[in-house]
Amino acid sequence: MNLEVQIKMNPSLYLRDPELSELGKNIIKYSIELIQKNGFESFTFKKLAEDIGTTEAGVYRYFENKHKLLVYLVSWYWGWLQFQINYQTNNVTDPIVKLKKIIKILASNVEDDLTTSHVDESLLYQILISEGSKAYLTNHVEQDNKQQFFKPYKDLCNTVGDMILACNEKYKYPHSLASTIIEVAHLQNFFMNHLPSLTDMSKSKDEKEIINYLEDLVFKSIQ
Amino acid sequence: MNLEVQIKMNPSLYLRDPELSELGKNIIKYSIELIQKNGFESFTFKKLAEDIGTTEAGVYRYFENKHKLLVYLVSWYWGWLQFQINYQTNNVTDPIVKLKKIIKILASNVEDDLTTSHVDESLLYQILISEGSKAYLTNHVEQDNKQQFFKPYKDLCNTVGDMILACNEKYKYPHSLASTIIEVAHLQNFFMNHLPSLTDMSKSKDEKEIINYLEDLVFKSIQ
DNA sequence: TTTTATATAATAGTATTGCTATCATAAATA
DNA sequence: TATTTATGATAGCAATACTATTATATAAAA
Repeated sequence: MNLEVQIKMNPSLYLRDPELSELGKNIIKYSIELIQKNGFESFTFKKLAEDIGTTEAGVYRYFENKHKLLVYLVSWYWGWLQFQINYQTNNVTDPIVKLKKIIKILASNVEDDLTTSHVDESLLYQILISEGSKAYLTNHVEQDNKQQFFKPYKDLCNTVGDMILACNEKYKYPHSLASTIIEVAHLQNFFMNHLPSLTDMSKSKDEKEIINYLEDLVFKSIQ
Repeated sequence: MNLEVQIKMNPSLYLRDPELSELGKNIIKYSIELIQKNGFESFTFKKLAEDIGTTEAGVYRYFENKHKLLVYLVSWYWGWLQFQINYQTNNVTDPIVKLKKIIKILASNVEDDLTTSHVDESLLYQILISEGSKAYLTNHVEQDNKQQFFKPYKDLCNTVGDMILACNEKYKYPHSLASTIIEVAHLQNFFMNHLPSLTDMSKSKDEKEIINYLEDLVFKSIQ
Protein backbone atom coordinates (compact mmCIF):
# COMPACT_ATOMS: atom_id res chain seq x y z
CA MET A 1 0.00 0.00 0.00
CA ASN A 2 1.19 3.51 -0.89
CA LEU A 3 1.45 6.10 1.82
CA GLU A 4 -0.60 9.00 0.52
CA VAL A 5 -0.55 12.36 2.26
CA GLN A 6 -4.10 13.21 3.21
CA ILE A 7 -5.07 16.83 3.77
CA LYS A 8 -8.00 17.06 6.13
CA MET A 9 -10.63 19.22 4.48
CA ASN A 10 -13.59 21.17 5.86
CA PRO A 11 -16.68 19.10 4.92
CA SER A 12 -18.76 22.24 4.34
CA LEU A 13 -16.72 22.82 1.21
CA TYR A 14 -18.16 19.85 -0.63
CA LEU A 15 -21.39 17.90 -0.97
CA ARG A 16 -19.62 14.59 -1.38
CA ASP A 17 -16.00 14.02 -0.40
CA PRO A 18 -14.03 14.03 -3.67
CA GLU A 19 -11.16 12.04 -2.14
CA LEU A 20 -13.37 8.97 -1.73
CA SER A 21 -14.11 8.09 -5.35
CA GLU A 22 -12.47 8.00 -8.75
CA LEU A 23 -14.91 10.57 -10.11
CA GLY A 24 -14.21 12.84 -7.17
CA LYS A 25 -10.46 12.58 -7.66
CA ASN A 26 -10.92 13.30 -11.36
CA ILE A 27 -12.91 16.41 -10.53
CA ILE A 28 -9.96 17.67 -8.49
CA LYS A 29 -7.36 16.64 -11.03
CA TYR A 30 -9.08 18.03 -14.11
CA SER A 31 -10.38 21.19 -12.47
CA ILE A 32 -6.79 22.07 -11.53
CA GLU A 33 -5.71 21.56 -15.13
CA LEU A 34 -8.62 23.50 -16.57
CA ILE A 35 -8.48 26.46 -14.18
CA GLN A 36 -4.74 26.74 -14.59
CA LYS A 37 -5.04 26.64 -18.36
CA ASN A 38 -7.96 28.97 -19.05
CA GLY A 39 -8.44 30.91 -15.82
CA PHE A 40 -11.23 30.74 -13.26
CA GLU A 41 -13.63 33.08 -15.07
CA SER A 42 -13.97 30.88 -18.13
CA PHE A 43 -14.05 27.67 -16.09
CA THR A 44 -17.44 25.92 -16.05
CA PHE A 45 -18.68 22.62 -14.66
CA LYS A 46 -19.84 21.69 -18.13
CA LYS A 47 -16.36 21.99 -19.64
CA LEU A 48 -14.93 20.13 -16.65
CA ALA A 49 -17.48 17.33 -17.07
CA GLU A 50 -16.59 16.99 -20.75
CA ASP A 51 -12.88 16.73 -19.90
CA ILE A 52 -13.53 14.06 -17.30
CA GLY A 53 -16.05 12.18 -19.40
CA THR A 54 -18.96 12.63 -17.03
CA THR A 55 -21.95 14.96 -16.94
CA GLU A 56 -22.46 18.41 -15.48
CA ALA A 57 -24.91 16.96 -12.96
CA GLY A 58 -22.20 14.55 -11.91
CA VAL A 59 -19.91 17.39 -10.88
CA TYR A 60 -22.72 19.17 -9.05
CA ARG A 61 -23.09 16.13 -6.82
CA TYR A 62 -19.63 16.89 -5.43
CA PHE A 63 -19.52 20.67 -5.35
CA GLU A 64 -22.32 23.19 -4.96
CA ASN A 65 -20.72 25.64 -7.40
CA LYS A 66 -17.41 26.59 -8.89
CA HIS A 67 -16.56 29.06 -6.16
CA LYS A 68 -16.75 26.35 -3.49
CA LEU A 69 -14.51 24.20 -5.67
CA LEU A 70 -11.98 27.03 -5.90
CA VAL A 71 -12.05 27.49 -2.14
CA TYR A 72 -11.58 23.75 -1.78
CA LEU A 73 -8.49 23.80 -4.02
CA VAL A 74 -7.05 26.86 -2.29
CA SER A 75 -7.65 25.36 1.17
CA TRP A 76 -6.12 22.11 0.07
CA TYR A 77 -3.04 23.97 -1.10
CA TRP A 78 -2.59 25.87 2.16
CA GLY A 79 -3.08 22.65 4.12
CA TRP A 80 -0.50 20.90 1.99
CA LEU A 81 1.92 23.82 2.32
CA GLN A 82 1.49 23.84 6.08
CA PHE A 83 2.46 20.19 6.05
CA GLN A 84 5.48 20.91 3.84
CA ILE A 85 6.62 23.72 6.13
CA ASN A 86 6.24 21.63 9.26
CA TYR A 87 8.08 18.76 7.63
CA GLN A 88 10.92 20.78 6.13
CA THR A 89 11.57 23.00 9.15
CA ASN A 90 11.01 20.29 11.72
CA ASN A 91 14.63 19.88 12.73
CA VAL A 92 15.63 23.55 12.45
CA THR A 93 16.06 25.30 15.79
CA ASP A 94 17.28 28.78 14.83
CA PRO A 95 14.16 30.89 14.20
CA ILE A 96 15.98 33.07 11.65
CA VAL A 97 17.03 30.07 9.60
CA LYS A 98 13.51 28.72 9.98
CA LEU A 99 11.88 31.96 8.81
CA LYS A 100 14.21 32.11 5.81
CA LYS A 101 13.24 28.55 4.96
CA ILE A 102 9.55 29.46 5.21
CA ILE A 103 10.00 32.46 2.91
CA LYS A 104 11.77 30.24 0.44
CA ILE A 105 8.96 27.68 0.49
CA LEU A 106 6.30 30.38 0.12
CA ALA A 107 7.98 32.02 -2.87
CA SER A 108 9.38 29.01 -4.72
CA ASN A 109 7.78 27.37 -7.69
CA VAL A 110 6.40 24.14 -6.36
CA GLU A 111 7.22 20.76 -7.85
CA ASP A 112 4.58 18.08 -8.17
CA ASP A 113 4.38 16.07 -4.97
CA LEU A 114 4.13 12.47 -6.09
CA THR A 115 2.62 11.34 -2.80
CA THR A 116 -0.62 13.09 -3.80
CA SER A 117 -1.55 11.32 -7.01
CA HIS A 118 -4.61 13.31 -8.03
CA VAL A 119 -3.14 16.77 -7.32
CA ASP A 120 -0.42 18.39 -9.41
CA GLU A 121 0.98 20.90 -6.93
CA SER A 122 2.97 22.82 -9.54
CA LEU A 123 -0.25 23.63 -11.42
CA LEU A 124 -2.06 24.32 -8.17
CA TYR A 125 0.66 26.80 -7.23
CA GLN A 126 0.02 28.68 -10.48
CA ILE A 127 -3.68 28.77 -9.64
CA LEU A 128 -2.88 30.21 -6.24
CA ILE A 129 -0.87 33.00 -7.80
CA SER A 130 -3.55 34.03 -10.30
CA GLU A 131 -6.77 33.03 -8.58
CA GLY A 132 -5.98 32.53 -4.90
CA SER A 133 -7.20 35.89 -3.69
CA LYS A 134 -10.54 35.38 -5.46
CA ALA A 135 -11.33 32.79 -2.82
CA TYR A 136 -11.85 35.57 -0.27
CA LEU A 137 -12.40 38.70 -2.41
CA THR A 138 -16.17 38.20 -2.52
CA ASN A 139 -19.24 39.78 -1.03
CA HIS A 140 -19.84 36.67 1.07
CA VAL A 141 -16.38 36.55 2.64
CA GLU A 142 -17.78 36.93 6.15
CA GLN A 143 -20.28 34.06 5.82
CA ASP A 144 -17.52 31.92 4.30
CA ASN A 145 -15.26 32.88 7.16
CA LYS A 146 -17.90 31.87 9.72
CA GLN A 147 -17.93 28.45 8.06
CA GLN A 148 -14.15 28.27 8.60
CA PHE A 149 -13.34 28.18 4.89
CA PHE A 150 -10.15 30.16 5.46
CA LYS A 151 -8.86 28.24 8.45
CA PRO A 152 -5.88 26.63 6.65
CA TYR A 153 -4.82 30.07 5.41
CA LYS A 154 -5.16 31.57 8.88
CA ASP A 155 -3.27 28.67 10.43
CA LEU A 156 -0.41 29.24 8.03
CA CYS A 157 -0.40 32.97 8.81
CA ASN A 158 -0.21 32.11 12.48
CA THR A 159 2.70 29.76 11.90
CA VAL A 160 4.57 32.48 10.01
CA GLY A 161 3.56 35.09 12.59
CA ASP A 162 4.86 32.92 15.43
CA MET A 163 8.16 32.52 13.63
CA ILE A 164 8.42 36.29 13.21
CA LEU A 165 7.84 36.71 16.94
CA ALA A 166 10.44 34.02 17.66
CA CYS A 167 12.95 36.18 15.77
CA ASN A 168 11.91 39.37 17.52
CA GLU A 169 9.29 39.17 20.25
CA LYS A 170 8.93 42.94 20.27
CA TYR A 171 7.92 43.29 16.65
CA LYS A 172 4.51 44.92 16.56
CA TYR A 173 2.93 43.52 13.39
CA PRO A 174 3.62 39.77 13.22
CA HIS A 175 0.26 38.80 11.69
CA SER A 176 0.17 41.66 9.21
CA LEU A 177 3.73 40.93 8.15
CA ALA A 178 2.88 37.24 7.82
CA SER A 179 -0.13 37.86 5.57
CA THR A 180 1.93 40.42 3.67
CA ILE A 181 4.73 37.92 2.97
CA ILE A 182 2.31 35.25 1.80
CA GLU A 183 0.37 37.57 -0.49
CA VAL A 184 3.35 39.51 -1.81
CA ALA A 185 5.18 36.30 -2.69
CA HIS A 186 2.35 35.51 -5.11
CA LEU A 187 1.78 39.07 -6.27
CA GLN A 188 5.41 39.70 -7.15
CA ASN A 189 5.48 36.40 -9.00
CA PHE A 190 2.43 37.41 -11.01
CA PHE A 191 3.85 40.86 -11.72
CA MET A 192 7.27 39.46 -12.63
CA ASN A 193 5.67 37.21 -15.24
CA HIS A 194 2.93 39.46 -16.60
CA LEU A 195 3.56 43.09 -15.60
CA PRO A 196 7.31 43.15 -15.02
CA SER A 197 7.62 46.94 -14.80
CA LEU A 198 5.87 46.68 -11.43
CA THR A 199 8.89 44.83 -10.08
CA ASP A 200 12.67 44.99 -10.10
CA MET A 201 13.09 41.40 -11.19
CA SER A 202 15.27 40.84 -14.23
CA LYS A 203 14.09 39.26 -17.44
CA SER A 204 15.35 35.89 -16.26
CA LYS A 205 12.13 35.68 -14.23
CA ASP A 206 13.86 33.85 -11.46
CA GLU A 207 11.89 33.25 -8.29
CA LYS A 208 15.12 33.61 -6.29
CA GLU A 209 14.93 37.35 -6.85
CA ILE A 210 11.55 37.38 -5.15
CA ILE A 211 12.98 35.41 -2.25
CA ASN A 212 15.81 37.95 -1.94
CA TYR A 213 13.36 40.84 -1.98
CA LEU A 214 11.15 39.24 0.66
CA GLU A 215 14.09 38.34 2.90
CA ASP A 216 15.35 41.91 2.67
CA LEU A 217 11.87 43.23 3.49
CA VAL A 218 11.23 40.90 6.40
CA PHE A 219 14.58 40.94 8.16
CA LYS A 220 14.99 44.68 7.91
CA SER A 221 11.45 45.04 9.31
CA ILE A 222 12.03 42.83 12.29
CA GLN A 223 15.64 44.09 12.64
CA MET B 1 -19.00 77.25 -14.97
CA ASN B 2 -17.66 74.69 -12.52
CA LEU B 3 -14.11 73.54 -12.81
CA GLU B 4 -14.36 69.77 -13.04
CA VAL B 5 -11.30 67.59 -12.73
CA GLN B 6 -11.07 65.48 -15.86
CA ILE B 7 -9.12 62.24 -15.80
CA LYS B 8 -7.83 61.41 -19.25
CA MET B 9 -8.87 57.88 -20.05
CA ASN B 10 -7.58 55.29 -22.52
CA PRO B 11 -10.18 55.24 -25.34
CA SER B 12 -9.73 51.48 -25.85
CA LEU B 13 -11.53 50.99 -22.56
CA TYR B 14 -14.88 52.18 -23.87
CA LEU B 15 -16.97 52.14 -27.05
CA ARG B 16 -18.43 55.58 -26.40
CA ASP B 17 -16.87 58.05 -23.97
CA PRO B 18 -19.08 57.94 -20.87
CA GLU B 19 -17.98 61.42 -19.76
CA LEU B 20 -19.69 63.03 -22.75
CA SER B 21 -23.34 62.25 -22.02
CA GLU B 22 -25.79 62.05 -19.17
CA LEU B 23 -26.37 58.36 -19.81
CA GLY B 24 -22.62 57.74 -19.82
CA LYS B 25 -22.16 59.57 -16.53
CA ASN B 26 -25.04 57.60 -15.06
CA ILE B 27 -23.40 54.36 -16.13
CA ILE B 28 -20.29 55.36 -14.16
CA LYS B 29 -22.22 56.63 -11.17
CA TYR B 30 -24.60 53.70 -10.81
CA SER B 31 -22.06 51.03 -11.65
CA ILE B 32 -19.92 52.29 -8.78
CA GLU B 33 -22.89 52.08 -6.43
CA LEU B 34 -23.94 48.64 -7.63
CA ILE B 35 -20.49 47.02 -7.65
CA GLN B 36 -19.69 48.46 -4.23
CA LYS B 37 -22.99 47.20 -2.84
CA ASN B 38 -23.23 43.68 -4.26
CA GLY B 39 -19.73 42.89 -5.51
CA PHE B 40 -18.41 42.51 -9.03
CA GLU B 41 -19.45 38.88 -9.49
CA SER B 42 -23.17 39.56 -9.10
CA PHE B 43 -23.00 42.81 -11.07
CA THR B 44 -24.70 42.64 -14.50
CA PHE B 45 -25.43 45.20 -17.19
CA LYS B 46 -29.10 44.31 -16.91
CA LYS B 47 -29.28 45.23 -13.22
CA LEU B 48 -27.29 48.39 -13.94
CA ALA B 49 -29.67 49.36 -16.76
CA GLU B 50 -32.66 48.89 -14.48
CA ASP B 51 -31.10 51.13 -11.82
CA ILE B 52 -30.36 53.84 -14.38
CA GLY B 53 -33.68 53.51 -16.15
CA THR B 54 -32.26 52.51 -19.49
CA THR B 55 -31.88 49.21 -21.31
CA GLU B 56 -29.13 46.59 -21.32
CA ALA B 57 -28.36 47.42 -24.95
CA GLY B 58 -27.95 51.03 -23.90
CA VAL B 59 -25.13 50.11 -21.54
CA TYR B 60 -23.50 47.90 -24.16
CA ARG B 61 -23.20 50.93 -26.42
CA TYR B 62 -20.73 52.39 -23.90
CA PHE B 63 -18.81 49.34 -22.66
CA GLU B 64 -18.02 46.08 -24.39
CA ASN B 65 -18.47 44.05 -21.20
CA LYS B 66 -18.39 44.37 -17.45
CA HIS B 67 -14.69 43.61 -17.18
CA LYS B 68 -13.80 46.59 -19.37
CA LEU B 69 -16.05 48.73 -17.21
CA LEU B 70 -14.22 47.53 -14.10
CA VAL B 71 -10.86 48.29 -15.69
CA TYR B 72 -12.22 51.71 -16.62
CA LEU B 73 -13.24 52.43 -13.03
CA VAL B 74 -9.95 51.15 -11.62
CA SER B 75 -7.93 53.18 -14.14
CA TRP B 76 -9.99 56.23 -13.39
CA TYR B 77 -9.24 55.79 -9.70
CA TRP B 78 -5.50 55.47 -10.18
CA GLY B 79 -5.51 58.50 -12.47
CA TRP B 80 -7.44 60.48 -9.91
CA LEU B 81 -5.13 59.32 -7.11
CA GLN B 82 -2.07 60.29 -9.13
CA PHE B 83 -3.57 63.76 -9.44
CA GLN B 84 -4.26 63.90 -5.70
CA ILE B 85 -0.72 62.84 -4.88
CA ASN B 86 0.84 65.37 -7.25
CA TYR B 87 -1.42 68.10 -5.88
CA GLN B 88 -0.96 67.29 -2.19
CA THR B 89 2.80 66.72 -2.30
CA ASN B 90 3.54 69.49 -4.77
CA ASN B 91 5.15 71.86 -2.29
CA VAL B 92 6.92 69.21 -0.21
CA THR B 93 10.66 69.02 -0.78
CA ASP B 94 11.85 66.46 1.76
CA PRO B 95 11.46 63.03 0.09
CA ILE B 96 10.86 61.31 3.42
CA VAL B 97 8.00 63.63 4.28
CA LYS B 98 6.73 63.19 0.74
CA LEU B 99 6.85 59.38 0.91
CA LYS B 100 5.04 59.43 4.24
CA LYS B 101 2.38 61.63 2.71
CA ILE B 102 2.01 59.23 -0.22
CA ILE B 103 1.64 56.24 2.11
CA LYS B 104 -1.01 58.13 4.01
CA ILE B 105 -2.94 58.92 0.84
CA LEU B 106 -2.68 55.32 -0.38
CA ALA B 107 -3.95 53.82 2.85
CA SER B 108 -6.56 56.39 3.92
CA ASN B 109 -10.25 56.05 3.39
CA VAL B 110 -11.05 58.47 0.63
CA GLU B 111 -13.69 61.16 0.93
CA ASP B 112 -15.95 62.04 -1.96
CA ASP B 113 -14.26 64.60 -4.19
CA LEU B 114 -16.99 67.08 -5.04
CA THR B 115 -15.18 68.34 -8.14
CA THR B 116 -16.05 65.03 -9.85
CA SER B 117 -19.83 65.04 -9.75
CA HIS B 118 -20.54 61.61 -11.23
CA VAL B 119 -17.91 59.70 -9.24
CA ASP B 120 -18.17 58.98 -5.53
CA GLU B 121 -14.53 58.38 -4.67
CA SER B 122 -15.28 56.92 -1.25
CA LEU B 123 -17.32 54.15 -2.87
CA LEU B 124 -14.76 53.72 -5.62
CA TYR B 125 -12.07 53.30 -2.97
CA GLN B 126 -14.07 50.42 -1.48
CA ILE B 127 -14.31 48.85 -4.93
CA LEU B 128 -10.56 49.11 -5.32
CA ILE B 129 -10.00 47.29 -2.06
CA SER B 130 -12.33 44.39 -2.87
CA GLU B 131 -12.23 44.21 -6.67
CA GLY B 132 -9.17 46.17 -7.80
CA SER B 133 -6.88 43.20 -8.31
CA LYS B 134 -9.51 41.47 -10.47
CA ALA B 135 -8.74 44.06 -13.13
CA TYR B 136 -5.42 42.31 -13.83
CA LEU B 137 -5.89 38.82 -12.35
CA THR B 138 -7.23 37.42 -15.61
CA ASN B 139 -6.05 35.12 -18.35
CA HIS B 140 -5.93 38.06 -20.77
CA VAL B 141 -3.73 40.29 -18.61
CA GLU B 142 -0.99 40.42 -21.24
CA GLN B 143 -3.29 41.47 -24.08
CA ASP B 144 -4.84 44.07 -21.76
CA ASN B 145 -1.38 45.26 -20.84
CA LYS B 146 -0.43 45.64 -24.50
CA GLN B 147 -3.44 47.91 -24.86
CA GLN B 148 -2.06 50.04 -21.99
CA PHE B 149 -4.99 49.33 -19.69
CA PHE B 150 -2.72 49.39 -16.65
CA LYS B 151 -0.78 52.52 -17.50
CA PRO B 152 -2.25 54.69 -14.70
CA TYR B 153 -1.38 51.97 -12.19
CA LYS B 154 2.14 51.65 -13.54
CA ASP B 155 2.58 55.43 -13.56
CA LEU B 156 1.60 55.55 -9.92
CA CYS B 157 4.02 52.73 -9.09
CA ASN B 158 6.74 54.68 -10.84
CA THR B 159 5.93 57.81 -8.87
CA VAL B 160 6.15 55.87 -5.62
CA GLY B 161 9.27 54.06 -6.78
CA ASP B 162 10.96 57.35 -7.65
CA MET B 163 10.17 58.69 -4.21
CA ILE B 164 11.65 55.56 -2.63
CA LEU B 165 14.83 56.12 -4.63
CA ALA B 166 14.85 59.79 -3.63
CA CYS B 167 14.96 58.60 -0.01
CA ASN B 168 17.69 56.05 -0.66
CA GLU B 169 19.16 55.81 -4.11
CA LYS B 170 20.89 52.54 -3.24
CA TYR B 171 17.73 50.65 -2.37
CA LYS B 172 17.51 47.66 -4.68
CA TYR B 173 13.78 47.07 -5.03
CA PRO B 174 12.04 50.44 -5.55
CA HIS B 175 9.39 49.15 -7.99
CA SER B 176 8.64 45.99 -6.07
CA LEU B 177 8.37 47.94 -2.84
CA ALA B 178 6.11 50.47 -4.57
CA SER B 179 3.71 47.83 -5.88
CA THR B 180 3.89 46.10 -2.50
CA ILE B 181 2.86 49.26 -0.63
CA ILE B 182 -0.03 49.94 -2.97
CA GLU B 183 -1.38 46.41 -2.85
CA VAL B 184 -0.75 45.81 0.84
CA ALA B 185 -2.53 49.05 1.76
CA HIS B 186 -5.70 47.60 0.23
CA LEU B 187 -5.13 44.04 1.38
CA GLN B 188 -4.60 44.96 5.01
CA ASN B 189 -7.70 47.14 4.86
CA PHE B 190 -9.72 44.21 3.51
CA PHE B 191 -8.30 41.84 6.12
CA MET B 192 -8.80 44.34 8.94
CA ASN B 193 -12.48 44.61 8.05
CA HIS B 194 -13.30 41.02 7.07
CA LEU B 195 -10.57 38.65 8.28
CA PRO B 196 -9.05 40.55 11.19
CA SER B 197 -6.99 37.66 12.53
CA LEU B 198 -4.74 38.08 9.50
CA THR B 199 -3.68 41.48 10.86
CA ASP B 200 -2.61 43.13 14.09
CA MET B 201 -5.11 45.93 13.80
CA SER B 202 -7.35 46.49 16.80
CA LYS B 203 -11.11 46.21 16.76
CA SER B 204 -11.38 49.95 16.23
CA LYS B 205 -10.64 49.24 12.55
CA ASP B 206 -8.72 52.43 12.19
CA GLU B 207 -6.86 52.98 8.94
CA LYS B 208 -4.16 54.83 10.88
CA GLU B 209 -2.90 51.49 12.13
CA ILE B 210 -2.37 50.39 8.54
CA ILE B 211 -0.48 53.60 7.84
CA ASN B 212 1.73 52.95 10.87
CA TYR B 213 2.41 49.40 9.74
CA LEU B 214 3.27 50.50 6.20
CA GLU B 215 5.52 53.34 7.39
CA ASP B 216 7.35 50.93 9.65
CA LEU B 217 7.74 48.44 6.78
CA VAL B 218 8.90 50.98 4.22
CA PHE B 219 11.30 53.08 6.25
CA LYS B 220 12.97 50.11 7.88
CA SER B 221 13.38 48.59 4.43
CA ILE B 222 15.00 51.62 2.87
CA GLN B 223 16.85 52.44 6.13
C1' DT C 1 -28.48 -15.17 -2.14
C1' DT C 2 -31.51 -11.63 -2.04
C1' DT C 3 -32.42 -7.14 -0.71
C1' DT C 4 -31.22 -2.63 -0.45
C1' DA C 5 -28.68 1.30 -0.33
C1' DT C 6 -25.39 4.11 -3.16
C1' DA C 7 -23.02 6.09 -7.09
C1' DT C 8 -23.19 7.28 -11.63
C1' DA C 9 -24.92 8.07 -16.37
C1' DA C 10 -28.33 9.98 -19.41
C1' DT C 11 -31.56 13.20 -20.31
C1' DA C 12 -34.50 17.13 -19.80
C1' DG C 13 -35.68 21.48 -18.36
C1' DT C 14 -35.48 26.41 -16.42
C1' DA C 15 -33.92 31.00 -15.15
C1' DT C 16 -30.29 34.08 -15.76
C1' DT C 17 -26.33 35.97 -18.10
C1' DG C 18 -23.91 37.91 -21.86
C1' DC C 19 -24.40 39.75 -25.95
C1' DT C 20 -26.16 41.24 -30.91
C1' DA C 21 -29.51 43.07 -34.07
C1' DT C 22 -33.38 45.88 -35.61
C1' DC C 23 -36.43 49.66 -35.77
C1' DA C 24 -38.65 53.84 -34.25
C1' DT C 25 -38.20 58.25 -32.28
C1' DA C 26 -36.22 62.38 -30.36
C1' DA C 27 -32.72 65.74 -30.29
C1' DA C 28 -28.80 68.02 -32.06
C1' DT C 29 -26.23 69.64 -36.19
C1' DA C 30 -25.39 70.94 -40.91
C1' DT D 1 -35.03 71.43 -43.99
C1' DA D 2 -32.32 67.46 -44.26
C1' DT D 3 -29.50 64.48 -41.87
C1' DT D 4 -26.68 62.64 -38.57
C1' DT D 5 -26.50 60.83 -33.82
C1' DA D 6 -28.14 59.12 -29.32
C1' DT D 7 -31.50 56.73 -27.08
C1' DG D 8 -35.48 53.60 -26.17
C1' DA D 9 -38.04 49.49 -27.05
C1' DT D 10 -38.15 44.99 -28.31
C1' DA D 11 -36.54 40.50 -29.86
C1' DG D 12 -33.66 36.86 -29.98
C1' DC D 13 -29.88 33.56 -29.19
C1' DA D 14 -26.09 30.85 -27.21
C1' DA D 15 -23.91 29.86 -22.92
C1' DT D 16 -24.04 29.51 -17.94
C1' DA D 17 -25.62 27.92 -13.65
C1' DC D 18 -28.19 25.20 -11.85
C1' DT D 19 -32.27 21.29 -10.51
C1' DA D 20 -34.94 17.17 -11.26
C1' DT D 21 -35.98 12.48 -12.98
C1' DT D 22 -35.14 8.05 -14.40
C1' DA D 23 -32.39 4.03 -15.38
C1' DT D 24 -28.56 1.22 -14.47
C1' DA D 25 -24.65 -0.67 -12.29
C1' DT D 26 -22.46 -2.05 -8.14
C1' DA D 27 -21.29 -2.82 -3.62
C1' DA D 28 -22.78 -3.58 1.17
C1' DA D 29 -26.17 -5.51 4.42
C1' DA D 30 -29.67 -8.77 5.55
